[in-house]
Amino acid sequence: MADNRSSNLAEKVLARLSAEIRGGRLAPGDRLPTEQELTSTMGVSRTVVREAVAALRADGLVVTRRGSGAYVADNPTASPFRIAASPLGRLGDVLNVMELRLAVEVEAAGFAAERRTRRQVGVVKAALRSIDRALKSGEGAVAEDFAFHRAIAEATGNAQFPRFLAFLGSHVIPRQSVRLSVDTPAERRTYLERIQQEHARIVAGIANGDPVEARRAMRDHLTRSLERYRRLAEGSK
Amino acid sequence: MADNRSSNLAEKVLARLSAEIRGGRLAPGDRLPTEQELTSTMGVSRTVVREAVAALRADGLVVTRRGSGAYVADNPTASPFRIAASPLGRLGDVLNVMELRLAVEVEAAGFAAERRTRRQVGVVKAALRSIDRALKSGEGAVAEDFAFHRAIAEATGNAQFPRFLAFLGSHVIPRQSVRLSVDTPAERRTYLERIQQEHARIVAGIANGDPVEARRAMRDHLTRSLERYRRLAEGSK
DNA sequence: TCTTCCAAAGTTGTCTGACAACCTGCCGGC
DNA sequence: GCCGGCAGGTTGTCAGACAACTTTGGAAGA
Repeated sequence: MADNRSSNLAEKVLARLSAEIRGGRLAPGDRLPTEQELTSTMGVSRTVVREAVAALRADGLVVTRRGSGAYVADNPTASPFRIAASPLGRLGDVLNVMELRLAVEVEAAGFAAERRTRRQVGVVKAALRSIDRALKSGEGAVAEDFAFHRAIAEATGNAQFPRFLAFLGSHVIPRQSVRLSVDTPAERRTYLERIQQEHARIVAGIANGDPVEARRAMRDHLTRSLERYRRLAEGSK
Repeated sequence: MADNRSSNLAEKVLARLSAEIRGGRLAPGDRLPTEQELTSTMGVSRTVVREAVAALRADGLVVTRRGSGAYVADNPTASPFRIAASPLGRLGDVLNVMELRLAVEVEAAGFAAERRTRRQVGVVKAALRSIDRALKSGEGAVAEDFAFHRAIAEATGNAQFPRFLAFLGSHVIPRQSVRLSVDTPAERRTYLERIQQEHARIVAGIANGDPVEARRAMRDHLTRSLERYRRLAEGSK
């Protein structure tokens, strides 16, 4: 079940306070609600509130003064986006990150179809051929696959897409190799050929300037990938 | 050294553990001492230990597993995702971030339509009514609007969505107030009513369990928002 | 009236004890 | 040998208490 997001109460409080600070409702120098107010309004114990505040302090978003209160730091600057990913984390965490990746890539395919230049389409197609070459020589083509997706993200003309994709990749990609190793060679070949068909459909949508089709193809592709991973998660449990 | 007048016991424990991890004495995957061991060896209460571990978790250095223990993360030096924080950044940068937000929110609406619980739908609807109330009393409803979008992200059941949205919000939200101030009251009223219609369509899609419609409604909503912002960018150039 | 001081209330920091939720490994029955 | 359940260990959460410190208001004195 992917619904187990209630694993940590402190994280909820943390997310809420963090959002209020980053959203600007709590300005630098403002005082946070007291621990007692937070316990009553959020319905949690003081222990939970204190852990959330400790995390905020570790992130540099707030400073606390004993006897006075907790205050928003002067510079709640671009405190970064992190993903608590680890080999010991739950498989559900990986699935959650993969869903985020799906969201970004689907829309990236759409933007790419709307704005692609001739040169960018060439890069995407070259990446597709590069995967083909790797497969024919019996390689895993993990790096080539990643390059293909990055080429699409770059074809959006929005640098944030490839940047974010690269960030997510560092948390998701290492797992993919696991799956390949458990299949038989025959299964693996069928699987990889199907992947290439899905890739080709994405490329066609982008090259034809059809954002709806490009998005649909990318969504299908990544949804299947998610499903495969989800089944693996169930199987290895 | 570091043991100078740090008025905070938790910070001492944090510094010690952090040094052991970064120094390599605790390798990735290793299990930390249990909370009870730490309380006795460091001579502090469990409260202090837990706050220190919460800070380590916020830093991404450790992950905890209930019933098992706390473990050093696989990649303690994983570089987080940052968005080039140019305080007076160009409007184009904001547009790029808004497109990333669009991607995440469109898919979030889809997942929310697929997985929403009755309670979550209630929260989303309540957020919509909250915007209504704010508008009728002549407020800007910026905070309520953000809460509405966050409620949808939470209805996905995937905690990464609200987390990422909160992160992006810090880079986009502050600008929105600019636009409202340049419209005449009449224009503003028309605009806000239209926004609410778009919101209602999104809610309907989610409540009906129709992910395609939910995504389309959210995409229309955010695309229009992007277009408005883009026109503003051109006009003020 | 103005200043100074102090007491009380409020707030964070820390300790203690308890129970719930969950994981792990052992042990006995089969 | 295999399997299931049970007991112990571990983190997550709650509740109450006291210590350390800040803030604020008013009383006392000039």
